[in-house]
Amino acid sequence: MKLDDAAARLEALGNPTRLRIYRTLVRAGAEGMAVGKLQDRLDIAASTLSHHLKALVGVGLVTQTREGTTLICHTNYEIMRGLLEYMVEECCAESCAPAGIRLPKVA
Amino acid sequence: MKLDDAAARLEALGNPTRLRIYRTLVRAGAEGMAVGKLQDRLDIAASTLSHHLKALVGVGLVTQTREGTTLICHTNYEIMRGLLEYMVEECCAESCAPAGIRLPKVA
DNA sequence: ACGATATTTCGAATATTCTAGAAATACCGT
DNA sequence: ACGGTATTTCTAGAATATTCGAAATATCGT
Repeated sequence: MKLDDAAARLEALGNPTRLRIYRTLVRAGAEGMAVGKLQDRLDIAASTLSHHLKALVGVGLVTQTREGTTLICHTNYEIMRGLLEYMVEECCAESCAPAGIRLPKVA
Repeated sequence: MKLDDAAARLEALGNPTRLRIYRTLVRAGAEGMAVGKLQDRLDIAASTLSHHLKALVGVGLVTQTREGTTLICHTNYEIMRGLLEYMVEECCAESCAPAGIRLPKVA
């Protein structure tokens, strides 16, 4: 992952509203969560939610699949994993390693 | 770590210039790097660098120790580790875990 | 106290972000 | 095709971010 991509993804997560959105989607698990349900859950204006979702989708952290008239949102684990990898490898170096942070390779 | 703190730290890292600064400081290792050397290295205006450093210091990701007339900047590993922990625990859940991401406890 | 070097604060221009209401679009069931 | 529900786009205002030059402050050595 390039620095600019990492920065864009960190920026996307670096807003309390968007971090809440992302966290809620993670907790929704594999089935994801519809935009409407997210709106009920987070109690924000539909247009605001759409705006923030667009930002998260734009950097690849969230994907959407349409199911009839509702849009289901999912977190993209690979992107998040890549971001964590970047942070550990590029921004921790021998710094976090002694602290015990490891990102084992996936089999 | 609270969501708002995590968001503030992610936002601090979510700017290409600040991410470059942080990454450079990480690579500088335990001895850290003076503001002036950072400026030479990154080739940005002193006032701009100072502005961004303030943001990083403000969220605890960077600390500074004065040594005569020069200011040495260090990354704060504990804060970064806390942030990574937050991301893995709150924003990965059972999502990144199967992908192999682990943050073992420090002994 | 002075001069030199290091860094921050101030001021300002430009750009971007955040929020949300209103209008528009998308999709389904009938 | 129509009506209803779901979501996005448009628009706009207020707030915040980014950048950098100029001026101010801090620290040291003499």
